[in-house]
Amino acid sequence: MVSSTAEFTEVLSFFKALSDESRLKIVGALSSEERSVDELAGMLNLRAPTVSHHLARLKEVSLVTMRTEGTTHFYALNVDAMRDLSKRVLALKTVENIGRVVSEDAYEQKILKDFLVGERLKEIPASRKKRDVILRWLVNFFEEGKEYTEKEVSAIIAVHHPDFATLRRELICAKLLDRAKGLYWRI
Amino acid sequence: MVSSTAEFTEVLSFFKALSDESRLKIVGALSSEERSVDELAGMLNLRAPTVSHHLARLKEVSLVTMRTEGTTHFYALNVDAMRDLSKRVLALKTVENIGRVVSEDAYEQKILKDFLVGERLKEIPASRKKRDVILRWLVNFFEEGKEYTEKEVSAIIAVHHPDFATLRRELICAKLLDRAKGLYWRI
DNA sequence: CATCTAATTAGATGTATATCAAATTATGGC
DNA sequence: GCCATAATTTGATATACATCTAATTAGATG
Repeated sequence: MVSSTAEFTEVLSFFKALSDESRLKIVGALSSEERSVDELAGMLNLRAPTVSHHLARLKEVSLVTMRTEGTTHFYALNVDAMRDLSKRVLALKTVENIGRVVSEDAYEQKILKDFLVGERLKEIPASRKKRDVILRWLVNFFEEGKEYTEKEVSAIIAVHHPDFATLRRELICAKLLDRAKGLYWRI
Repeated sequence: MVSSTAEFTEVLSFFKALSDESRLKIVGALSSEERSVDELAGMLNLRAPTVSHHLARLKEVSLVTMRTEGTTHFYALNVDAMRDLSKRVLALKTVENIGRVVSEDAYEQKILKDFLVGERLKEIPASRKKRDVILRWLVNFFEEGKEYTEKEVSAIIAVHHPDFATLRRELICAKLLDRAKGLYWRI
């Protein structure tokens, strides 16, 4: 089991390696046969150091291998690595794992930081998404399994914001609180 | 039948689109559900314009779609396009096609070498294929967005070959130059 | 050993682009 | 119609890196 972030950097390196015109051409040129640096430079109309640089980058991610013959270096496409990497990188599961790297938590933290001063709500967010974050925070001030009168609910909310009526209604609407016969409870 | 070079640029764009840390994270974040620009900005700890920019790039290559709700724009991963592109990129045939792009390039180099002495054209190639290579080289002596009189066009061509009339007509025919009311410009 | 060639490394330069702040556009609520 | 919010556009800046030349390394050859 590889960590999500390790997988992320691997996938990113793969894309970076192939996201350059010259490198992609090199990979194409090597798909049929191994070639020397000089030969590739001729085909791509680039100087040798440039090609050398690109080959080094491709080698870093194991996409090519090198074989020395005298002073000549023959590079070949690592077909197995190519197939393995692309298969793994392009798998849907991988994309989902990347999602894990980006924590939703970060977003919620930011909202709370933006709208709270201590435990006091500066204002009620206008956007539904942000309001939901605040409401999920707010509902934590109610014990699970306990029933409250409307007066108690309002009092608890009022600690955090004067407009308890709106917030009480929103909590119901967001299905975080439920109500029957004048009594409220957490869902 | 798609041309090799068209396929090449498509594959390259795909890799370029995913070769940035932020964009890769965005794709990951969208793998589970659609999200607003603001939300993504919060999750990635970036400003909204930056995220907007990245989403535009992802949209260019059809990797995401957008849905408007009030002033909020919800972006979603285009799973079909993602799978489609991945499958194609994965195919071995694609890599081989890329190889063909390189040879085409090399081919063009050879033509130019064969028909040019310095910047002077030895003769106008008889075969269409070779003539096209020469014409694409020739049109580079015209600035993009600038308009030329017929006299100017002829003068520029004459620097490279005496038969400017034929070449001027060929440039129009190859849709490399366009003309109206006696003025010429690059397409 | 001197020299030639192939490749790499080092250093310089230019271009592409990721990012942000400020300005602008678009929409919804009052 | 005015204000607030979300998004985009614009313009500026800064960083990454593709490419080149020059210098260096390493093997082959006379």
